[in-house]
Amino acid sequence: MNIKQELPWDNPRFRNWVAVARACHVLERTLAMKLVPLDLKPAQLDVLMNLYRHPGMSQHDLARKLLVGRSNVTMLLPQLETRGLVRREGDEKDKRVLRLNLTEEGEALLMKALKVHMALIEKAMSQSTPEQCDMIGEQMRKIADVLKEA
Amino acid sequence: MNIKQELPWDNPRFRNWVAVARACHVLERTLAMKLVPLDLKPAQLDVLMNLYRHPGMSQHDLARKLLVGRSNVTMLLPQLETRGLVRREGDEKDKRVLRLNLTEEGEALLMKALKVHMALIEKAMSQSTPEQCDMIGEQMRKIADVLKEA
DNA sequence: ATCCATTCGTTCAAGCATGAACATAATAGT
DNA sequence: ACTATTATGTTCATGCTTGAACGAATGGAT
Repeated sequence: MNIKQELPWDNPRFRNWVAVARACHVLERTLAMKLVPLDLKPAQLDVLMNLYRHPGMSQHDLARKLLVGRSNVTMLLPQLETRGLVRREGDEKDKRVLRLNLTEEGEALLMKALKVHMALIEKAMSQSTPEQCDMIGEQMRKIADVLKEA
Repeated sequence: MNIKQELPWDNPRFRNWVAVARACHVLERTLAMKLVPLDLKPAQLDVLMNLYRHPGMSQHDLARKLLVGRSNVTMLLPQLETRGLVRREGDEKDKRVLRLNLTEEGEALLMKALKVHMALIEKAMSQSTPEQCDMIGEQMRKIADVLKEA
């Protein structure tokens, strides 16, 4: 009864995925450090980015984009609203939903944060050729798709 | 004053990294779901995996391997110790360090969890050729290295 | 009209992770 | 031998995320 057959550490797919997870983890933590001067957390930056790209989206849509629970968005937004970065106003047609928009301040802070974020990603990905980079992105999108149906 | 010049969403590196982060996020959450029957969280599985590969390691070494703070390990281990999965005994030479080892039960549970983990990674990575998979791992290791010095 | 199911947002308690402050033990410098 | 520095692990307060339970609003079925 060889319970240890096919140990994952000998499996290339396993080892390589571990590398992916570690890289993500490290980059996330590095980003958090670099965002401290702007008093922003990575999760908050994600919110601003999504609101910039999809103005007027609802909290529910935002939660799905961020892959988090709806309650998380509820806890996250008041901080940004109090700081004057986000505006939240009820929809006329459907009184359940709140429409989210960036304020001018929110947009300005986002641009500063994006510079930091971009610089970090540039530094990380500059080691890959454009072809490698695109291939990685393509595979990762496939992975996300395949797992969403699991 | 074109504050919006070079928006990240037009940058392939940015877009592709976002895909990496999303894939990681989705796989992590999927793994958490699949581990529920074993009453294990991904973080706990990481602990068991590391103790299996590096028997007798200290909490400090474990924290570094996991890329988390030492206090996190302190909070994590008692649960596993109480469940009889991990054994923690003081080092004779250096009375500060605690040597960590898997129990038989811990090893048995690890093997079950690894089957789940492997199946998930297989499903995710099976869409890439072995060459693509290795290339991804290689690039990700470079990224982790480069960011550690930041 | 009226019920029923669904959707959106909120509240709350619980579990995790973090960093700072601390206690103890080891080590190096003098 | 004595002090100062470093290393290991713990404690504690804080903040983030989650999931379940809830209230309000909508839409559809009859």
